[in-house]
Order: sequence, then C-alpha cells, then structure tokens
Amino acid sequence: MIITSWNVNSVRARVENIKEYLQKFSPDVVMMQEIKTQDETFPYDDFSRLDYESHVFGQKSYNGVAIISKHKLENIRLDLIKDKLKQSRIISAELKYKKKSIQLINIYTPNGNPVDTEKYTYKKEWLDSLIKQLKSLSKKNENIILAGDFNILPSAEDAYNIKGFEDDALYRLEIRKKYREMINLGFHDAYRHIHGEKEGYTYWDYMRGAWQKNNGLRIDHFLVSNSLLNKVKNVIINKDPRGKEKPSDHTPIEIELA
DNA sequence: ATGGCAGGTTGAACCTGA
Repeated sequence: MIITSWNVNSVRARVENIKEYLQKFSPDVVMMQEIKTQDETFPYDDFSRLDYESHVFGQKSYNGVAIISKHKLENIRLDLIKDKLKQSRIISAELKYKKKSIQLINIYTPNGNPVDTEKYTYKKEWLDSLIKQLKSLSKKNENIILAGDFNILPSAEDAYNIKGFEDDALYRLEIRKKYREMINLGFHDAYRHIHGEKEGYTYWDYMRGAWQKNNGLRIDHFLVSNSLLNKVKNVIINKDPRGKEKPSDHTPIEIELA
C-alpha cells in the first residue's frame, strides 16, 4: 500500500505531470494540496480513467485539497478545522486496510509569511485548531495518518540554508513547537523514523536554479500514529516529477505500508 | 535591497506562494 502526499501547485496546470506519475508509480492513494480550483473544474475524469476515485475540497484560485484513491474511501470530512478565513485546507477520509480503519488527514497549512502580519496569526490559529482536533481524534482512533504541506521546517537540517529562515514563518520557534506538540499527541515523523538524519527535501523554489543547486526544504510530512508505526515499511521522496517539464515546486513524498 | 519563477484571474496588471 503506497500513500502519497503531494503539493501539486494547480491540479489543472499539472494534470499531465500527475497522470504520468500515477501511471509510472501506481500509488494507492494520493493526497494533494494546492489544487487551486473549485470542485466543478477538478479533472475527475482524467483520474477515473486511471481507476482513481476523487474527493475534493476545492477553492477558486488558491489553496484547495483533494484525495484520490484506487480503493473505496469512506466518511469524507471537510469540517475538521475551524477556519476563520473559510479556506479549503483540510480533507479527511477513512481507508480500510487489513481490518484496520485508518483515518487519512490531508492538510495544507497556511504559509504564514510575512511574520509581522495577520497571515502569521492565521497560521498559528489554524495550527492550534488542528492540534485541538487531533487531540480529540486520537482519543477515538489510534490509526491516523496526517500528511500534507505543513509549511514547517521541523529542524535545522531541513533547510539548505537554515540561517535564512530563523525569523521565517516556516521555522520560527513557536511554529516548530506546534509541530512538536502534534508529535507529542502520539505521532512519529515517518521520514525521520525511517531515514534518521538523512537529507529529505520535498520542495525547491522555482527561482535562482534552486532545483539544480539542490537548495531545498523539507516541509511536506507524514505524521503516523505510534500504533501504526510498525506498518511503515518505507518512506520515499520521489524526485522524478520535480525533474520533468512544467513541474510543481514540490515533489511527492510516499509512505509504504506493510 | 530587490527581484527572480509560476499559476490564477482577468484582460495588463495584480495577487499568492515559501
């Protein structure tokens, strides 16, 4: 079972790139962020022709999340967060897997820059609302996979130049503390669990040749319930799509469940 | 210190992203 998280930076601009990825790597489930379109204009047919069902929480122009899956998903929820700006940033679904019911939660956390503005406050409040919800959900279900674009650099080795991020919304201490708070609810950072300190960038800026120079950031994550951890066989950052024509600035991160 | 790339909306210029 392969579950992917991928900030696609517009599902419509990226549809050929995404289809190529689906055909080449056949993930079972893909949690997408920044689809940048409304439900009505989501490319359902492109994915259904490849045997994926789509569940979409769209928004015009900005944000938007979706889960596409080769397996039937149940209990789709769009209401887990109290979002004061009513942006489409979270979608959840239940996946039946080996007699377990795994709750998949797909998030697109606000970026939060610049830090002296309302955008930063919004990020903090959004994360607080997520933490509150996780607290309650993890009491009811011990099998949760929380994935997506967290817009958080968990630690110094997660950026090519951490000095440049010390007062950035991706790395401010109070933001890292919120990430830590989530983990302390009973989760593991799946990438670090498998790979230790190894570099694991998932994002490279379009500008200044960041991809060619490997000036990357690790801001896309899988947090897996402790009780599911023994099922995590591997975590792969799949750099293939980032090197193609017209790529997203993020590349897929994949988790393999045994 | 600034802008650089990319996408979306809208109709050339502006917003957002990380």
